[in-house]
Amino acid sequence: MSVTREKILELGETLIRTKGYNAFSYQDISSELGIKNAAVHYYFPSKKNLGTSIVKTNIQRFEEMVENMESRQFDEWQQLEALVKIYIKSHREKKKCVVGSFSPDIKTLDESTQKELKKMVEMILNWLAKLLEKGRDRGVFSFADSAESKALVIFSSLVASLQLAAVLGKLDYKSYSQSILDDLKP
Amino acid sequence: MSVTREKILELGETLIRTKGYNAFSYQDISSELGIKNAAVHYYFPSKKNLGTSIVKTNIQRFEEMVENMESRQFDEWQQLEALVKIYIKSHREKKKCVVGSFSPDIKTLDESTQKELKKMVEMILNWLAKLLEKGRDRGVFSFADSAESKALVIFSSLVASLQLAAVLGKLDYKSYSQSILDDLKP
DNA sequence: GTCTATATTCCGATAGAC
DNA sequence: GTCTATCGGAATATAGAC
Repeated sequence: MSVTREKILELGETLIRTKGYNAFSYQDISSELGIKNAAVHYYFPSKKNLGTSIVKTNIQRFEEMVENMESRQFDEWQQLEALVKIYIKSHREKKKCVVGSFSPDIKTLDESTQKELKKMVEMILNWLAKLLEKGRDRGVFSFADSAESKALVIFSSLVASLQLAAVLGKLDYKSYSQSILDDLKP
Repeated sequence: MSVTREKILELGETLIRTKGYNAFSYQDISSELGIKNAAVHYYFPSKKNLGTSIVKTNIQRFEEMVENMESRQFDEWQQLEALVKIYIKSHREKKKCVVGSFSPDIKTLDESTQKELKKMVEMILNWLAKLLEKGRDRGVFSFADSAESKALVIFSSLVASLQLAAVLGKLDYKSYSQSILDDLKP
């Protein structure tokens, strides 16, 4: 795959995760990469294409992470911590997550982007619910609700915390994310 | 205060909570209200003014709600339920909340809008943390973390759940919000 | 693959009449 | 207060040369 294409994908994701989908333009990308507007359109004919491709890339990244954790036989705590670490890293880089960046704009997105985003959220929630269920069965997690509800609460907390952190400016993210984990201890 | 001004404020808020700040235009407002572009600019010279005014209105609304609950001597559970009910209503109306709508776009907002939004988030979190603390002291709430952490987890869950609900299309919001409350039961 | 050049549309905003 | 008319600018997108 083309290097320029990859750079556009990466920068596009960064822009969406810092400014938002409806706030960034192809000019932002071309000027930053030192190329012209038309070159960006060569790889991604429309902004919709770019948006959808970015979500698809993230789906793939998530799938690879899950496969990787399974092959390395991560236990339930290690897997959950891996998810939380993604958010700690995002916070350190002053970025929101892909889901939290696209979600508020969902109504304004292309149909295919909406579809992929939905797929991504369902994928994460299903994986998380199963993980919580397994962990509870093995006695390493403790929680009262259904695994599906708990997965939704945990994921929501992670998504919105990055948004609130950006608003508040300062937030002790480490101890906040730790409290989410502590909450599951038996 | 002018009726038109109030209508613009109300519709502006709805547009922000459905499409997002950077996706709606003054045309959306003028066409819907049957007035002209210039009329909207008469009340709110710039989009920044409108954005800031909408946040300020919501701050005022929140303050009035808190005062009202105090004068009616709501107990801790009633107050928490009142907050949750706002989110249940938002979900029913297929809207996000003001905080969740502005937050992802924070970087692109006018400085005064950013300031007001920060004020609003701090206000809600402080109120919620104090409420949780009081409730725990009185033995009606039970949770392990600090009240500040718990307030952040609960508020984040509410904010992001509206965003995820919009992405997923269908979500049992009643039982979800109930699980947030159940989690606090002694 | 990247460029120049341009088409089109829309947006935020303002001047000035009524 | 609301209108008509319009400006300047920016954004998405395309045609065609190199």
